[in-house]
Amino acid sequence: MASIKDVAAEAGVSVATVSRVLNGHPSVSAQARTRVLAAVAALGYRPNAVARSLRTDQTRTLGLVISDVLNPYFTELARSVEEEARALGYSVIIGNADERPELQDHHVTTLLDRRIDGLLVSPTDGGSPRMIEAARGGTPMVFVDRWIPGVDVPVVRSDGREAVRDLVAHLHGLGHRRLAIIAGPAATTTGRERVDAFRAALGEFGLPLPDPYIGQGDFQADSGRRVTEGFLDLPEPPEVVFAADNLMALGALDAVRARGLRVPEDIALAAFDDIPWFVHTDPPVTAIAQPTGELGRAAVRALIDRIEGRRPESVALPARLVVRRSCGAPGPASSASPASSVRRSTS
Amino acid sequence: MASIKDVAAEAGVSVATVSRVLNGHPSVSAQARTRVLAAVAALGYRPNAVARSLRTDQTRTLGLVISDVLNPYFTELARSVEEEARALGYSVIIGNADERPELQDHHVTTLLDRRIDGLLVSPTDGGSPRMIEAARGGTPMVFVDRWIPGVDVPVVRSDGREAVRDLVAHLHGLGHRRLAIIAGPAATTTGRERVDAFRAALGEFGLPLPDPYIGQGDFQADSGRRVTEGFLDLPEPPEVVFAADNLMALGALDAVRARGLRVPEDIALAAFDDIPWFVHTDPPVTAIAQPTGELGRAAVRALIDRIEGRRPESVALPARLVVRRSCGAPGPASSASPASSVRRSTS
DNA sequence: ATCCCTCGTGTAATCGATTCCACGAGGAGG
DNA sequence: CCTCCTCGTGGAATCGATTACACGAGGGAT
Repeated sequence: MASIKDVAAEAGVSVATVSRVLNGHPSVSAQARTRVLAAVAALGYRPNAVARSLRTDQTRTLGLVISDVLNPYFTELARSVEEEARALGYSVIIGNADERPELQDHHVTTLLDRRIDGLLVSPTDGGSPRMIEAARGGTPMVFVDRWIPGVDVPVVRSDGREAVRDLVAHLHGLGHRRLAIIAGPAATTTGRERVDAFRAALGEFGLPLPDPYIGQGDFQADSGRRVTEGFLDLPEPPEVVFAADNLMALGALDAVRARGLRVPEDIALAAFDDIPWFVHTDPPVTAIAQPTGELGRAAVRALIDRIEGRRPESVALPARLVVRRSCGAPGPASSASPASSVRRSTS
Repeated sequence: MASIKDVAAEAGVSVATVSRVLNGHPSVSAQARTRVLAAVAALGYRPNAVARSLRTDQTRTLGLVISDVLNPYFTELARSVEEEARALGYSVIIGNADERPELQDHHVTTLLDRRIDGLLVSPTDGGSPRMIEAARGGTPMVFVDRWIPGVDVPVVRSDGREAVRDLVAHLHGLGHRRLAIIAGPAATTTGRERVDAFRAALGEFGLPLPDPYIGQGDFQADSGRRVTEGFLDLPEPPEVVFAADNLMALGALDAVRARGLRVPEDIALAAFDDIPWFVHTDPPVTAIAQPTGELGRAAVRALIDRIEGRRPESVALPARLVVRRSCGAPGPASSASPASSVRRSTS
């Protein structure tokens, strides 16, 4: 592959001049510029990004470590992150942690080894030593969705408190009194916060949240299945199950169906995170929608602010309730366009 | 950040010795090794992958350019690719083309600029100049899922011909005679092949595939919606719609529902690509399942073979039909576990 | 005792860019 | 006419690693 030296030789100038032309440096004669450009075209030359990075000490690359790519929420997040980054002249390398702390650490390490300019993380756990060290180590960093308390890193997330309150009001209005939740891992902020918000909202309506109604999940479908089975085996099963993410809702749906029960007649279901498929499940699932795309874009902007030496503030964008039929509400009349109440993937 | 020089100074040896220790070179005394290792630990030193790549001319990184991350099929593919690559000591950088040729070219270019060791591509189009040039340019390359005819690059894909035949047999057995297809872009191999396979299978059963029953989609949900509306507006609408990917099936579902019609009573639906959500849609969707994980792993192995100078063969793995209720079949008894007939995401 | 190998180590070249500094040519000003 | 600037240019250092080569010490064979 042609290098800058080949171009210099072909154009009959020094490598310094070639570099200047390529980087738009002003003091290059028109004649030299023309010849360099011609040589570049003739050789099909493209600068070696590796060499350039070594010299300039910047890669124009962002790392994104997410908890689980198979989760449509994170897929969409990743997509919007890449989009915004590209618009601002950066590339993105994605590391998928699969909700496994050691895999997360592996990715953080490889990303740092590659000298990415900044790191966007949605931590899988409460803060591994590796992660803390990275945060303190001076790499520009921003947390997105989930965060680790006690580290001085800006957070871009969505605030679901209000929407959860709306959900509980909706459920209460429908006459439901025994509400259960499939929680995310206690090690994650989103795992804890959603339970807290749920409990607080229940409190407002004078409803309890007994321990047996708090099932411990791990944000994966299987755990939703398992926890839901546990709920159904209770002497007094809940009337509603609220899954703290969309995958566990899928698992819950599996479990309910496997028992030959129906949603919402036998048990109601709601989920945190809205996805296009929820419109078409049987029944359509009531969910709390996060402004995912906005979150991703804001996170990138915050990270680039950090990289460029500014000190961005944390951001919390409100989530909102999208009512469908899985809790027993009539929902939007099914003869009208039911699709109007849901976000579609921005294709 | 500490460099190899700092380590050398700390350990009281030369950088050459440090390098040798780090790379497991045999001729280093035990004493020197110990001191280097101690210095590495003391400084928290990690080799700079950028510098290393420049010198060794290899990045131990693979590029993966896929057509659309938001498509669960490709998400799963990307996931299995990364997994296998990691197991073999490589990292993966994903480029999402969003079904846009110019975006695909952008990613190919950036990836090549970064001097990735090999490129895995699922081309969005029939072969842009950029792509052809990359293939000829000596970069080890493998096509996955889709490919470009006429370039000498191994292909790892799934063969759906047999499964499509099974589907048509299934539909024919159910009494359906007017079958339509929402095709993918003619510029893609999968776009064409699925139509061809469908037409051939129909032929075996003496069924026609009239032009109005071939709708032109682009693998995105919106096009599925649009095409389905067209079908429904036909003087004689089809009895079955076969969507060439899962997103267009989602769009079809949207369109049918927006008309207040029901699947399968008013119109049947089947899709190419199976995804976990198809179990829980209303109704569960009959689909052709590709061995996605296997595809991703095989593609990585083929690419690494190429990188290491071997000449891997193309691979075609069979897809298979998964019958559910969207075509009117009774399907597996709904009181039994309906989940047993479908793949789940391997969490 | 001499010679030769092997082993451990260091010096320095190298990868492909960027960029500081020096230098010569040419124009402007005194 | 001389001096001083500016402008365009090239030489060479540099980033952080790897690795060819040279070299000295030590051990075994003769």
